[in-house]
Amino acid sequence: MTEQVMLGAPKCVSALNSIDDALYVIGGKWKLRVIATLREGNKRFNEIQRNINGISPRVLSNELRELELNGLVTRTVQTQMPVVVEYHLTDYAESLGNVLTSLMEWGTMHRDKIRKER
Amino acid sequence: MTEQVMLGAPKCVSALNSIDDALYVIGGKWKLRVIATLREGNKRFNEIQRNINGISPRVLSNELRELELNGLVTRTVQTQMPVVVEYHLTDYAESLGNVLTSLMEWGTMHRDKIRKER
DNA sequence: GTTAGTAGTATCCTTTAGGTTAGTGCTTTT
DNA sequence: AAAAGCACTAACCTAAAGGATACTACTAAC
Repeated sequence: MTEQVMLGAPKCVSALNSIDDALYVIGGKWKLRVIATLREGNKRFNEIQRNINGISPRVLSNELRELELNGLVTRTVQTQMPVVVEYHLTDYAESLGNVLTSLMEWGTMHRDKIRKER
Repeated sequence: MTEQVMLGAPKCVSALNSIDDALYVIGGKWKLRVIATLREGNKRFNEIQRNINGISPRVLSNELRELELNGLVTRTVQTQMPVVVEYHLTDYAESLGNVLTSLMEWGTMHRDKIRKER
């Protein structure tokens, strides 16, 4: 039995569920954009919004909350005056490296393939 | 410069687009289930529907069409009577191996992490 | 003291993915 | 001759994701 995903095997249901979980965490329209901006450095709420073209504060707020719940982002508040809220990528976010790399490679390859076909 | 996805780099936009493309192809509620059943062997429309619990013919039809457009599935028609329509995974579908493996590994790991945290 | 910025929340609206049900034109089985 | 299976499509509906806009409570700058 290799390292391959056994999509045809009897126990593949848990594999599919794991994939669904992963897709849920990084899926959605803005999750990866948020992660991408935070890779440039820690940022504050409005700073992120300005960096990502087209995202509304409501949606950004939701995205950040979910990323935080999944341990990919932390939110720190300095309670001096003025209050400064800052968002950071966690070390844990680095663990997405392989996933993002393989998605990017496949996506690039696939786009090329589709383009060439017509 | 490593093989890493440069989510913070200036040229990261194309990386993000590639990832979006990949997510679009395998995203959606049923795509991977369809691929999974077809891994068991070639199947006919109603056979696939019976194998995947809860999918309606309309949705299955859409999923199959998109998978076909992306070259992951082929549809063959034997025009003898009765007409037999069969769906197959293509060799190209194998190219998703890395993507699915890394998604599965990360998803499994992440689920564990989240479970342990409470 | 007015204007602008920060970090959001509240309310409402639109779009899209997906679900439900029925039906079509065909053939095979009983 | 009737019932059931095949491979779908059509028409309609619902729920969830996401978008638009306004507003709050606070501070800082001009």
